[in-house]
Amino acid sequence: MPTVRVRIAPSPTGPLHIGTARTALFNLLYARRHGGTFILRLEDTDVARSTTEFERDILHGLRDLGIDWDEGPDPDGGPDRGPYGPYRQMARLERYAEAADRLRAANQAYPCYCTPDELDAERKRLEAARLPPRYSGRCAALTPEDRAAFESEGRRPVLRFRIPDGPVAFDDLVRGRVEIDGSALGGDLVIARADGTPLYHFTVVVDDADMAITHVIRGEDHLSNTPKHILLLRALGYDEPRFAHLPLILNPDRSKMSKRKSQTAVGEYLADGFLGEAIVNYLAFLGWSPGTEEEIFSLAEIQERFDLDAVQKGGAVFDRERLLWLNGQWIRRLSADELVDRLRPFLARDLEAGRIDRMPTDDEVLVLVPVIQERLPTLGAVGELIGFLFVDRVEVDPAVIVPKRWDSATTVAGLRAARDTIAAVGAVSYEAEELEPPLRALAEAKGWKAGDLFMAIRVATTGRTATPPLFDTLVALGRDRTLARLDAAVARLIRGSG
RNA sequence: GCCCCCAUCGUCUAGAGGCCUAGGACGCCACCCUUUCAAGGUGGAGAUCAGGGGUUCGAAUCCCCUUGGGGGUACCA
Repeated sequence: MPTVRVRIAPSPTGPLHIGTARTALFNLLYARRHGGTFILRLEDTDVARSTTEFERDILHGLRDLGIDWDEGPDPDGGPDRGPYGPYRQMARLERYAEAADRLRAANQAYPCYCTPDELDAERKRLEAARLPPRYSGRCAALTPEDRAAFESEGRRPVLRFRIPDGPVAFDDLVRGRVEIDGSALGGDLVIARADGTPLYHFTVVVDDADMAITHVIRGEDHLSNTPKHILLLRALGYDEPRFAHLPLILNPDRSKMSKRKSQTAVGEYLADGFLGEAIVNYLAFLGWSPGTEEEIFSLAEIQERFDLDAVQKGGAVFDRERLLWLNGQWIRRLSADELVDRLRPFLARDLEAGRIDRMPTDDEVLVLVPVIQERLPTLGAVGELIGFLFVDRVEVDPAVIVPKRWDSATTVAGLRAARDTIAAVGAVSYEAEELEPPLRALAEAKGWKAGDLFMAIRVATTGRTATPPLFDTLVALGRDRTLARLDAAVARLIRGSG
């Protein structure tokens, strides 16, 4: 048994898609589980839509997820890695030209002079007659004279591969035996454009053969295309790899996950503050399960258990809520230092966007970790959670600051009393344990519910009704700023009611 | 239209003939904890295993049909 070689072959015609990441992950998992090699190849023959920005997004996105390839392009623009390169199709044109020549020489492919308009008209006619669209084979038996005539008209031919009738079958590793008749494939297949650039079904076959791919693991959307690939493989004299078609990731309406209906760009999830670990964990469980009731798995742990026979056949709806939950689980598993590291770029972004007025130091964030770690659904939520600590002034809404059971006057009285109580706690002993008892005592003495007093203080000092624990928050804010914000809130209240 | 694939709680899934009066997780609802928000804990609602036929002593699990859903059907990938 040759060593396993699998690949992911993204097209840089868009940012890294969730579905591509999942397919890449399953390929990586399969390779690792079986001691194989994982290859990345760029399918950039759609020159009109391919960009280097997308290429970068895909390469970096995969790397950020921890999905690393053994052979393929370098994410930072260095030389390709691996002995089967080049790993981008536009650098492999001579390979396709060579294969195309062989097919032509063997009369397995022929030039077709039909124009796109003619083909389009033919397709429409078939459709109107309620017949399946299919190339007629009009150019299949042209004489050299016919060809010369077309050439003299200035027509440039595409290259078509002859699709024979008759069943084509293969044993899919997740679906079992699949059989499709050649007659259902739409007629002879265009494998190269008039300008000579090769088309997907052709390049994928040539590349997989050249790169000695043993297992083609890809999305179910390629299932019906597989017979074309097998026919091409045979015509070229190549061995057939094993095929495994993964279930699709779906929109909530159960159609194939798309940008229109779902957030599909991996980069956006990363930018929202989802951890690569959580995304990988989540993606692995879309279509696969270890068969146990454990839910939290690292990439390394999944690698030990993964196999294709446990892959689901039906599509899976992408559930952001569940990803969010998993993300929280992973955030809570981070060490304090690690969390600070990962939070830094998000705080920097908040600063840049003007949502905070200064960048907190690592130490400032570190002391907050115990109170924020379990409150972060995503890294991106950090500004929302503790941003008030790093702004010059907070907006206090008079309508929000007055507790439900209180009126404005009580609130003013409460905040003034709280201010004096807090001021009485010396700067040296300004700690959470020192603040709570006197404030509780104050509430008790005045006959207030402690919760009401605390809420008034919370809103006055942070501008929000939901914050980390109050006393930790006041300590993080510092004595001077706490007192100043209490004063400001009182002033605001008086102004608001007067 | 034609070809192909699929089908267990709203969602992700366990289940590979008797262990299933179908288990777990997310979400949802209570309650506990509690200064808010989370996190955590406990409990609950939620699936006649799409429907109908078979096979079998016995079917969510095997077979067939129906229905439903999806994918493919380009000089896109």
